[in-house]
Amino acid sequence: MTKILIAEDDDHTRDALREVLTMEGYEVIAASDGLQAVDFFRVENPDFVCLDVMMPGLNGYEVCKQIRRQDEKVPILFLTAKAEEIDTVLGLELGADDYMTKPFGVKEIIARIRAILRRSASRGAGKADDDFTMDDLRVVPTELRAYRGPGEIPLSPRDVKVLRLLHDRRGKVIDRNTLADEVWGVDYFPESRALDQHISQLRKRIEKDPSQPRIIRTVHGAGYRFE
Amino acid sequence: MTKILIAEDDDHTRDALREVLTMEGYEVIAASDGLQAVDFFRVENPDFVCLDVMMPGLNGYEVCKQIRRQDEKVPILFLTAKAEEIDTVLGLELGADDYMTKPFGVKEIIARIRAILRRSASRGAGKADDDFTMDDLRVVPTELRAYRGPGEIPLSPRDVKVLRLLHDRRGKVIDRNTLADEVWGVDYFPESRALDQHISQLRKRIEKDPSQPRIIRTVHGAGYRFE
DNA sequence: GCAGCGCTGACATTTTCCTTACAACCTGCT
DNA sequence: AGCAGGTTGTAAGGAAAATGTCAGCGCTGC
Repeated sequence: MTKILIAEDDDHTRDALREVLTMEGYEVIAASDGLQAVDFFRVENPDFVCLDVMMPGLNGYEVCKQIRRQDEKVPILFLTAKAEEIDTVLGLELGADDYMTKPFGVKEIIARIRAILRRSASRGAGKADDDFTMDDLRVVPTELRAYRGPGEIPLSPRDVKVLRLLHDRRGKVIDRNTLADEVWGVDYFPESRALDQHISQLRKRIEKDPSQPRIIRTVHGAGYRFE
Repeated sequence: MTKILIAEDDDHTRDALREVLTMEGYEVIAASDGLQAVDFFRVENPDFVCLDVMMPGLNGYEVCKQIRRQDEKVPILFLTAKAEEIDTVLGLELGADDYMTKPFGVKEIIARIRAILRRSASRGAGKADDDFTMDDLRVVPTELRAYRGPGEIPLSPRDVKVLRLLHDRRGKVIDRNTLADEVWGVDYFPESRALDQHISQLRKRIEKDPSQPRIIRTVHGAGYRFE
């Protein structure tokens, strides 16, 4: 049976996760702080780890580092209340597989865990901070840069999130809500033009001809798409 | 307008919530106990529910159960005075979407409600966007496109709704009222020709010979049909 | 206090959608 | 068959909505 380690200091969230994952047929180990999480990892050797970023004692980043010292491949999913905390996760090159910002629904987290397990079972590919290519642009998340031919383009953490999302679902239309959820999190106000603004600025940097975008295409009335 | 049902026995909190949510442009229905909340839900059919856990008569969990009997999808946010009061597990089983402990900030609760509504709008309202086939046309809702042989045809969200409706009831005649209701919603003026116009434009794209339609056939005096 | 980033709000631009007007069509009647 | 009345098809233009962009402002970190 697949064994999942949860590290989460909030009792209720932890219990809820334990309950729901158990119902899904996973074996669940629950830690309430970072030190305990590292201990449990050593003893139980789980197949999957969910880490809250903010915890007393060792925080999620530290726990991740400790775990990676013992196991380079175990999939790690970060949980966080703030979208910005993800920037640190990506920036530290912790080898995170995915991340989720709270609040998240039960179905969503199960879907993510399944997706990650499926990926890591078949081929090791697809970590959240792996390099990837869009058209002739090579994106390197850990450097916060992209390369085209000889030139290099600086990217913000947010740019990377946008590009990764579009890349991972190539061909599909990503609607504005999804984009806002994944990239901004709870603090996004729908009537704001921040998203448009960001896309516009990003295009100026990554598109050869920003008026004829090839990487981030607009699907009017729906969202954006890459293919 | 998005309609929010609040169930909260404390007058002060209830009024404050009503005030702030109204200012945000939501339509607010406020109930002061559990029974009233269930009644209001039945009558008003809100898009979102905030439930206080501790209430006289029916408590929040009971109200949640009742509501879930009528509606499996409506997002529910639990409010509670102390963290200890939340039985997260029970809440999860009942399909709650999030929890907040008092005291909470105005910005925080608005952000949460927004985030939850965004998600249920994009993921929930998608209702089975699986691919389907009509004649030799393969419709792919997540890409907002259809494929015929080597070619691809762009579709709007509305196009997809029309095609899905016809596909799901193949052989049956869909009358104009039904079509208008399902695709345009309540504010469709029957004397408008918008529907005809839309069908006409859609046929141009998806039919090999738009003057001899094979996918969207006209049933004079009745509606449209696919078979 | 200043530089840089990201957001806001106004305005420009683009794309879609709806209305209008008329042509074509169907149906039932004479 | 021919006609009348109602229904549907569709081209064109304009209204409306969505998106793109700019300039300025407030915040954060130095």
